[in-house]
Amino acid sequence: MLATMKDVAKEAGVSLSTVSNTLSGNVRVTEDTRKRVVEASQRLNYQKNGIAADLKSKTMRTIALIVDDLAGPFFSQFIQGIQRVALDNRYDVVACSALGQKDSMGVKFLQERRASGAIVFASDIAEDLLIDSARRGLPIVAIDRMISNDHLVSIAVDNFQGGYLATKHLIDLGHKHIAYIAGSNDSVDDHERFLGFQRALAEHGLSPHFDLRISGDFTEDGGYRAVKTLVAQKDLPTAIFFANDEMAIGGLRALAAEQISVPNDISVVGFDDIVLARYVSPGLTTVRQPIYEMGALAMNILLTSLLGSSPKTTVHKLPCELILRDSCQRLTPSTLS
Amino acid sequence: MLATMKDVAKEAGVSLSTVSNTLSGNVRVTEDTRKRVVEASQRLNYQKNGIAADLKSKTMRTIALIVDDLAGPFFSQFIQGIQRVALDNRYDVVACSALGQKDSMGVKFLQERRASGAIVFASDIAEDLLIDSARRGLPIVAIDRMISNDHLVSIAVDNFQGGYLATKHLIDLGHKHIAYIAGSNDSVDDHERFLGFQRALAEHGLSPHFDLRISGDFTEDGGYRAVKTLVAQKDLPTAIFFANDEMAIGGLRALAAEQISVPNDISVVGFDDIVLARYVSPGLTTVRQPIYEMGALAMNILLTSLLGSSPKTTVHKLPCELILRDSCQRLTPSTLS
DNA sequence: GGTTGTGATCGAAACGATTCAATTTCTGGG
DNA sequence: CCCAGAAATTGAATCGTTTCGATCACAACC
Repeated sequence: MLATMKDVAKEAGVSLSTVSNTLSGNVRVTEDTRKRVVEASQRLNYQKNGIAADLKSKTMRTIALIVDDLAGPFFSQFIQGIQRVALDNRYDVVACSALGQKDSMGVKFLQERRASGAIVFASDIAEDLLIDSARRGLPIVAIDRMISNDHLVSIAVDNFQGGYLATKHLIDLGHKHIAYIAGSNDSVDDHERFLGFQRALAEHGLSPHFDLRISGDFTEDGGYRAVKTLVAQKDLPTAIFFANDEMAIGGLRALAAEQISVPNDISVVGFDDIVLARYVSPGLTTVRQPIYEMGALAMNILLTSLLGSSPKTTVHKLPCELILRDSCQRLTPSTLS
Repeated sequence: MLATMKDVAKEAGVSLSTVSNTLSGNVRVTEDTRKRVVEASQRLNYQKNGIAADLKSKTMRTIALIVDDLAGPFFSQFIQGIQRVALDNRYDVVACSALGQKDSMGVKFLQERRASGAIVFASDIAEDLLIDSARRGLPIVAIDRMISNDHLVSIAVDNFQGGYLATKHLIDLGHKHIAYIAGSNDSVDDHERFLGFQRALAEHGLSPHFDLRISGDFTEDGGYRAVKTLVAQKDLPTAIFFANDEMAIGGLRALAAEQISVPNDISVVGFDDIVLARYVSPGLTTVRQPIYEMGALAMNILLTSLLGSSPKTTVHKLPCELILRDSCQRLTPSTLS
């Protein structure tokens, strides 16, 4: 049905290897045969089979980017960082989702030698699988993990430092009653942010506004509900630190609904610096994760790993940055509670 | 270096085909040999080579999703529509960008039989290439184009209808002086939206507020500047229709800066319904493109095409939907200009 | 005990390219 | 005109699977 190189060879009256040489351009051929081959391939509608080529040459220059959700809020910046570096080094990137249980495309790439290396930003992928694939020789950079071995390097954001940063900022503005709205209980990220929060308070002889941590599921609605409960408990803090921006935005909505002015009555800090954070009103002060930088770094590490040198650092932690907008205010005597 | 099935066969003391049968699970084997094979493969750290498997079986159940920019504003919803359908039909999706000139991964997928089918949402890919690849037998669904042939189907949003819808809405609210802020001159989408705009006006005996079409490059800053020029010309319309949301949002910013109240003084409509449109203030009334639906439809069409039946419709047009928010208001006598 | 049937295992041929050593063709110098 | 050496071309092996017809083992049946 479909023409192969063999067919082209016959049609052009040359050998199979000459066709390969001509079409790949790796070996010099006479202008005359070149023309014959090209014409024959056009006549037959020949189309290269990249799969076969990859199988033989064993060097596909392809990086698999595996993510939970190709549609997530970070994905966009993250991949930009990767693409940039990959392109400069003539590597290709294919993105695939970890969605779909045990036989998602992501898993397939990890298990079936379909790529030269992988960058994994997917909590859905089991840690064992990563370790296993790496042990079998696939260079992997894992984002948001703390594991490493011979072919496996991790990159994570310093959530502790981020949490510390945000809290310190509020304290510097004079706040003493600060509430923390958590994401979920089983999230390490959340936990570390919380530890940073606690540390900053402790350093200034303060303690969290509430002992019980209210959780907002990392969702906008969750943030909304969390603030509503906070309000219902009557004992309002002067500042709230949300474990992510989505919740903070839900929180802002709830505060507006309760006629509580931000930042006059309450200061608010989020985490992540999602695009929306700039656009809500008031603009949300938040902690930016260096997502683009993470992508670029991940790709760079992978490249060195691909070149055979085993990296010295095995777990990288990237610092966060505080983004100041309009949702925080210096505490004035009138708002002291 | 790396163990192959052959090695496993030797280690387990069975034939190569038995290993294949065992591991693939397609053929029954004795529990005893199964155990022997599995253990041998673990001992040798065997890992399947998916490339070789694909080459032999010729049926990879992989769909290539080719986009200009994996980070674009639509991408997210679009891929959700695709994934959903693909997953239900046990197809895998890999996303790759058209970024990178002639030998981007996208082009590679189109030219080298690396996928069973492709969905292309990338203006960077030349039309010829699509037609050519389709002619060679690769089923393709192209988004935002108007081409078709044997294995090529196009899906596009009905920009004309969308433009009409938005304009009609403004007219129904009593507006007679409506300006159109264009995206770019060489965009077909833009042009069709403009035609819809004109048609709605014409049907009501109106003409555009300005003859000259101000262009805003489809960017937020462009929208900002466009409104500034509009204001500088002193002769303000009572409503503005922006060719996309980004520009509309820039426009809102400019209007706010000029102390012109939306929707009291001027009504504004955008196009696209990007996520941000909900969050700007006032909430942006806009025309929603059925992106998710487009993804799902694309995948469905591809599936039927993959099953061998050539589709009856070759170019699909999907209608837009008006999303009402707070940036439009019925024209009251006081705002008549 | 020989025949038949069934299920497990095996051998060998693909799949479609790349690659390298071997061979043929071409070139120019003596 | 012949020969050495370079350039172009060829043949054959290989990449790691899948697949299918052939073989083998074994139990059931008359």
